[in-house]
Amino acid sequence: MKTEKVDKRQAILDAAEKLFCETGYEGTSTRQIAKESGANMAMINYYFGSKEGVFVEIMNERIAGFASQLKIINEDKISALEKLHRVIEGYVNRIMNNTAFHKMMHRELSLTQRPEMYDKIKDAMSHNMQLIDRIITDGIEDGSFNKVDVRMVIATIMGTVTNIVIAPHKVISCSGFDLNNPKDKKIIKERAIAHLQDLTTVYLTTKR
Amino acid sequence: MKTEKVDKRQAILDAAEKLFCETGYEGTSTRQIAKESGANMAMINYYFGSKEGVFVEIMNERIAGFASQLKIINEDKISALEKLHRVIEGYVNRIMNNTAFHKMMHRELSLTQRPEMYDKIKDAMSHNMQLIDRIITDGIEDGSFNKVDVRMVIATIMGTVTNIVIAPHKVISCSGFDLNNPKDKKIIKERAIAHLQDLTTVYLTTKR
DNA sequence: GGAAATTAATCAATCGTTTGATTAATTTTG
DNA sequence: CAAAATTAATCAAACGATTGATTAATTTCC
Repeated sequence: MKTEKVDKRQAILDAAEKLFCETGYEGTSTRQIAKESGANMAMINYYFGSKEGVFVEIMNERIAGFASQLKIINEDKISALEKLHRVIEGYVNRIMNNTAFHKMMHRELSLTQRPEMYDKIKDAMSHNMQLIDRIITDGIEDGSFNKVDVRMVIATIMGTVTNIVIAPHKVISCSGFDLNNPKDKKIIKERAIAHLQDLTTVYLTTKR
Repeated sequence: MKTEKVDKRQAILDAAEKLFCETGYEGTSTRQIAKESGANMAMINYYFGSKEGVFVEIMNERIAGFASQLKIINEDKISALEKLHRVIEGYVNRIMNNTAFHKMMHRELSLTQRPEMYDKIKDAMSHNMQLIDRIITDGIEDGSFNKVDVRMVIATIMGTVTNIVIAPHKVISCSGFDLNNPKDKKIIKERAIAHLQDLTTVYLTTKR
């Protein structure tokens, strides 16, 4: 019985994240969150002050988790191309293992409202961006990469992944495919990685 | 005074589109729409039946406009690469001249809810998708293009543009850029077109 | 005069939040 | 150690405000 102690605080966060992902911030009511988490409505304000407080807390946790993940790659003593390939692999895996959250992030990013959240997401993303920028720029400077529009290449890499996550029907012609199905997701992930690695290799290293 | 006849119906559509783009569907109230359009609240239900009816009508109008725009390209007697380049130019221009709407579309697309809207948007997109698919596939079959993952290439083209629109700060190295500024937008548009055309040329036609 | 357009007023439902009270757990005190 | 005091967690109920929608009356226009 003592071991069965349920952490209501965490239950609220979990339920809220799930609901925010499914129905959006505005589309989710505090009553839904309470019901889904099994907590009383008042607990939401008791722990987080407000509905927005819950949202902010979710974002903070996720972003903190993201930040610590890719840092190591850039320190390895490998070629720029190899670094880029590893980043692509890590990026695709991370995004596609958290598709619902990634969708929510982009949804909030596309809203003019809630500037606090906008800035938070922006900062988190620009971190990944700078990492990729550094790798490509280094590759150009040491002569192993062609001179390209670096920022546009980054938009291509990130945009491709986001596009697959948000509009999977574009990639998957065959019906019955489901990104929630682990088996199907694995296939898509590998296709995405293979495509982006092939694309960047050809585009960045082909002599012309 | 007679000449000053204001079309309330259209005023409602305009106001609603503006507000939906800015604050999302759930985040926009019918009272806001009424106030912004200068119409009485009841007029919304009088003309469109419901709030969702307004949304559906906006989507239908836009989608109809989109559908008639790119059809001609595929009929020209030009090379596959040239066709693709024209499609890219048209696609970038169209999206970036309607950034707010495009954001809203993606926002709604990323919601599990409102399946009616999801299908509508999906259908509208799949038209563009099939057009590009046809061009690339033809190019592969006549030997002018390499064998590639066609759907992934499409995801790359569309995803790149969406990424630029939704997260402009990511693409622009020099801060202070603003997609609402026509001068800046023109520059970004040209960069995007140049990048995507260059990228596809190299990736699809480089012998290897 | 009659159909279409427009209005103010109102509806029940739901929103996020707050309240006062109660229980459970912890700390303080004698 | 145990009684008292304090804090933390939880609850049902209700708050005022806002939601999308509807009514019925009025105005506009042909």
